[in-house]
Amino acid sequence: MSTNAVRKIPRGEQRRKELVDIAENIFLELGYADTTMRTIAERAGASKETLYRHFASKELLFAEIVKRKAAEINGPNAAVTRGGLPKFVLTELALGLLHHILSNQSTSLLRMVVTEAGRTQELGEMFYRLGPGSTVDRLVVYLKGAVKRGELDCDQPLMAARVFLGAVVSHFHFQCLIQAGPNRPSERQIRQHVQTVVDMFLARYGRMEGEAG
Amino acid sequence: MSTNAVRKIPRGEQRRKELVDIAENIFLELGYADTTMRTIAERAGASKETLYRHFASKELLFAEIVKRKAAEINGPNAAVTRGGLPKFVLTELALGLLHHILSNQSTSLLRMVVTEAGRTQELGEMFYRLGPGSTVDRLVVYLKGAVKRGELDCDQPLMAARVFLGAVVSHFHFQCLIQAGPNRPSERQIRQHVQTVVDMFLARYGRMEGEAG
DNA sequence: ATTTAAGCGTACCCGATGGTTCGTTTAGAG
DNA sequence: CTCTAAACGAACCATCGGGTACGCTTAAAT
Repeated sequence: MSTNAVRKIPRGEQRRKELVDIAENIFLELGYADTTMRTIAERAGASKETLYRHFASKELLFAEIVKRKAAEINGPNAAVTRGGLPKFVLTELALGLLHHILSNQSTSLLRMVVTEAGRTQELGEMFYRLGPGSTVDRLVVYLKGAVKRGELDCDQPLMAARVFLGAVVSHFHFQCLIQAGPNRPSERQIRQHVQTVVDMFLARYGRMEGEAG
Repeated sequence: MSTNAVRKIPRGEQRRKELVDIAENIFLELGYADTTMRTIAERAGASKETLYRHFASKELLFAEIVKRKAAEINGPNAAVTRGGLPKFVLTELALGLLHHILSNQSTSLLRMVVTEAGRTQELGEMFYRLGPGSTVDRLVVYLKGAVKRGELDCDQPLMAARVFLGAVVSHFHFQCLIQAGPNRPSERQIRQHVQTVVDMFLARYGRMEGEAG
């Protein structure tokens, strides 16, 4: 370990960022309740005073982390933003989402948000807006575009988007959250699931042009 | 208040049941973390010792409550068990589920299960098996029957069932859990959502016999 | 009526946690 | 080099919560 002996301890913003990073890991690892400010400080080689100088409370620290992480769900949105034929775009989006959601980090974060949302109103709102909500929004935009281009036939894009995303995500999401069933579905299962959902969606909203698969 | 002055305190099984009932209410009201054994005892007019005589620990007490409540989600399954044409059965099931899920109790319970599932493995499993899992099972049975009767065309009933239920439940479930958005969608919204999902499902798996609505 | 197990109430133990304080050390700007 | 704000570390506070112990009371079985 090279940083052991004589590490210069950074100040200000830099130290702050270090602290958030470390806190994030610990929160994700242990969950909200089992993460103590002491642990965070210790693992950062910091004193509690420093920690509290940067973050007024555990809650606020956590909120900051949620803000950072929530947006990560938007990675998989790339496909939607890039555009393309519905079948392709929807499949890509679905696969991306599932992979993200099935990660331990994502599950752990969501679990914490759910827990804390019971106590503090705003946290859940924020999480939704920055994360899942924006995915819905983007999908809606895409759907509208596809309708205009005559690729889809759908008069209620918002509802369609919600239903689609729900169908994609729900089952696995749920299983992960409550730790029921095989925690890691196989790649094959995932693909099958996605295909099922996309087929269903297109059966309803697609404009049939031969079932070329 | 009539029970105030000279209430006879029941013993054994009866007292136990009282305790569980009261504990249930408090858990649902305050959430797991904020519910203390002391509170439960106090509100039951009991002593902590009695409480602990009946339940070895907070965890076990909670587990017992989860067991009782999880099964309640099966009420809406009535429609499925009774049978009927897919469009009707699916709609009934979906409406029933949503109404159940949107109740405060259900949300609160699920939130607790999610939280505790992070710590104790079995709890989530149990909840799933007794609750949502059995709904899936019953739907699968129904779907198979409907296929046999030629009312549906579906070769992967399990996946179809999961997707259907996910699509029905996911969006609202999520919003409730993290307290985002309008906590109580209107009856109209619910019906519209259900209709959308059912239509989508039947577009894919139904055997078209004219779109008689 | 007697007896016994169950219940009550209260005090207590123990460990943990969020948060504070303070005297000392050190990074880094001027 | 000096000086200050930031960081350290360690002790400290108050509180709380799960769980136990004990002596007294009472429901209800015999």
